[in-house]
Amino acid sequence: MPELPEVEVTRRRLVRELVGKSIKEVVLRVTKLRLPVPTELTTILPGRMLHGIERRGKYLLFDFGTGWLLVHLGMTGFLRLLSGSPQPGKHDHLDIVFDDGHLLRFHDPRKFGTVAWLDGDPLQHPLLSGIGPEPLSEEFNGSYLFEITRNRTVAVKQLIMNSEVVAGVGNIYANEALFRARIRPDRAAGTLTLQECIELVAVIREVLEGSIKEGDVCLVADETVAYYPQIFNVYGRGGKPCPGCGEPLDEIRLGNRSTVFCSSCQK
DNA sequence: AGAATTACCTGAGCGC
DNA sequence: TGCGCTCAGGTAATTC
Repeated sequence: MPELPEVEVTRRRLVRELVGKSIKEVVLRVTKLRLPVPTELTTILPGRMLHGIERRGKYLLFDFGTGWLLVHLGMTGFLRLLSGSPQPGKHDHLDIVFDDGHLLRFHDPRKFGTVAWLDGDPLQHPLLSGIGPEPLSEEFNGSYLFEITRNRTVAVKQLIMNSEVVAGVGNIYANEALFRARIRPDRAAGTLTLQECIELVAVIREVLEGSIKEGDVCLVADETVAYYPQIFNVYGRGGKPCPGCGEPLDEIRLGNRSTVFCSSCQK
């Protein structure tokens, strides 16, 4: 599933290949995603030049000067960069054809993704206006996390997955960061000390940056924009030995999300 | 306000 | 082979 690192690596590759190019044609096959895809895209986009691509959390923001194309990959979505006009497959919902022959194809079996057109300041849009600080920015630091967790009873894992608290930390990285910080995911957020908040922020940054680097390396050898192999300490390893102490990892559900941790290493 | 729950969607995996 | 079931989960909306 695309998490923040995959989205960032996708962004970097698309910046290299597409910025400065203009759109020739848009083919919209399926509009029924989590939010309806505006059919006006097929008339709004042709002729416009792509000025740049930004990212906010897991949202990609394509800058067309006087408007922005917003893309969220949901759980199963991905963008493929192709050339020519290859036959679309099942779940290939949207094609954006550039005038240099490139084709950006949005594919999403589960249709949890989002494609929208934003006029004006994209950060004022309801989908983005309530999002918390970027996890890789200075704004997300130990003091911030300490303050925002005070008197909160919710489990710390659910708190760091809350996009109002910090942008783009999904289930995989939440599990992974808490393991590295040696903090139990079901601890009430308000019980975290300042030291623990400092440590948790540091490991969140570490795991995200590590995956971004790994993804950049994979991209060199990969012509398509897709996922890249990753190895996790805890995610998907419930019942298997803890990489730290060898004890079996616990698997519980928090907020209906699969949560894996080591009850002997994480306190 | 904060916490908990539900809706959205389909492929994969499983038992029978 | 195929049916029915459960699970996966980001985010917004809804309820408590």
